[in-house]
Amino acid sequence: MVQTLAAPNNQLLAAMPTVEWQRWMTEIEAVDLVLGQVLYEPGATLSHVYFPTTAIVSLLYVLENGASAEIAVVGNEGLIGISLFMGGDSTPSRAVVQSAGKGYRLPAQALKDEFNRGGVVLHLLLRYTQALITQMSQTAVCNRHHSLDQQLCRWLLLSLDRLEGSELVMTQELISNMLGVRREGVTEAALQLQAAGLIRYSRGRISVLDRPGIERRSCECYRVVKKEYDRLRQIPLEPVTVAVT
Amino acid sequence: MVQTLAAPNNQLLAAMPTVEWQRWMTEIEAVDLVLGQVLYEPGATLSHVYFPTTAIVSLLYVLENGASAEIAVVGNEGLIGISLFMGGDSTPSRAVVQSAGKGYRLPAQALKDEFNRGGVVLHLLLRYTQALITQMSQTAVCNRHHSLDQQLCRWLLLSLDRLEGSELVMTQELISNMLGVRREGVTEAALQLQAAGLIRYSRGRISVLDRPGIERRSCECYRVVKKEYDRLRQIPLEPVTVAVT
DNA sequence: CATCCTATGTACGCTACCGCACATACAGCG
DNA sequence: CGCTGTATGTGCGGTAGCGTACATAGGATG
Repeated sequence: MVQTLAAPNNQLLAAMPTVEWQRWMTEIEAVDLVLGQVLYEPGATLSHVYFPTTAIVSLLYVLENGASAEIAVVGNEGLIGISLFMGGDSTPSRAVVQSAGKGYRLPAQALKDEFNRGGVVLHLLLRYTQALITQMSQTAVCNRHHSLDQQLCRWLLLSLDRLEGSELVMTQELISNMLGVRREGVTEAALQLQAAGLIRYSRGRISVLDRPGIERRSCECYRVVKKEYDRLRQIPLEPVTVAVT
Repeated sequence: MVQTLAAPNNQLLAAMPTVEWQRWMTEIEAVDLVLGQVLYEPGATLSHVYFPTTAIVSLLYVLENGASAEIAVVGNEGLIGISLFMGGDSTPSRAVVQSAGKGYRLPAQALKDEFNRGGVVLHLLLRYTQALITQMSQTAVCNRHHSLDQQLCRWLLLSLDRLEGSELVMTQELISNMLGVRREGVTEAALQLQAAGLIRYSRGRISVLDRPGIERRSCECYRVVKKEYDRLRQIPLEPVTVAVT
């Protein structure tokens, strides 16, 4: 069942059954996702869904006064554009490429069609959506209760999990936008991590030297989300029960 | 299509087509939801889904250290137990009755069966889920950027929308748990609202005297969520496209 | 090599909220 | 009517993060 023709290293695509995957083959398209690229704006109806492979995308919320906060991160474990199959077509949030890389995109209609077939793909996408919901919820609680240092660690770990290697290209300014804090706050927190020998920082490049150390400094939020993603991934997809109404 | 036999005043039930509704008639059951009742615990597989009519339920997240925060509120516009059809069966959060009242409950399997039929009900539930996601996202941002006063106003409005009348039974202690702040903080904020003539407070009873005034004090988060719920409610449900794979 | 731009570091007063400790006060009950 | 428990009000020191202003410093570019 988990058979791949072109072995895309996006987990959702990889988990698609052969038949369904073949239906997409002609429509799916490899794309480069460049840093800062906006995949969708609040309220805009999406023309495509994106499946990152090496890129990372942030779901970001921008307030009226310009302040922002990240709601969730999406990497090769997921897709951008759940509102298409959830039925709303748009969301009030924005999707921005946080780390450049590659991915695939598929026309919105192709996704909807496949989803409406009601088979394995439907369950696969919904299961992922639930994982995303968990991440959003946890972000809400984390914003309420945890310190900037803890949140920075959580954020680093979430990003690391979606990248190869242990270096991420990211200015403190950008991180502060994601976390919804002052840039200076990120500077201070990063300095502490550096002083503790956990990371090395230089002009938009962060090397994580001691990942276990970061995990220890992070709040529980990272662990909870990770665990839930893993749990959901392992649940077998429901057998297809199609009934004509 | 929006035909009701027993006219349940839960919006999701009310929006169900007659045929589907009839299938549930024998299994659905009216229940009293008492203050503080826990509808599900983190990680527990749900036996039923709940459709509040006059009750309000909080989706609450409790941290390891006992601190808590509300992720979303559910009233007669929604249901408790989306993880059942999303495929995860459980979530890391907890559902607690925040305001006593009535509702319906349906065995988990009946919901799953209907969902898997892939008809209007599927789209109805998913559309609601997207609204819920919006509320969660907005909560995350609100937690990050808005003051306690603004959040209290938002919270009051969300609750009011789900109640008849303008009085809510709720101690400051409970509100503080929902908002994830100190009880004293709620006291101070409530005193200000009272001094401004917007509410009247007495031992667990809040009367909202000037709703427009509260709306003016609230952050944009309330409006955004409200607007998105309304928008989603109005989208026509997708035509049923059942295809046998 | 000098310049400029962007990224990072530092400092300082300010505010919202926390944690804690206690004071009041309503409401039901014996 | 007094007791008691829960709900609310108040005060105070502590602190994390904000807003602002400015200092440094790597790296690209001429």
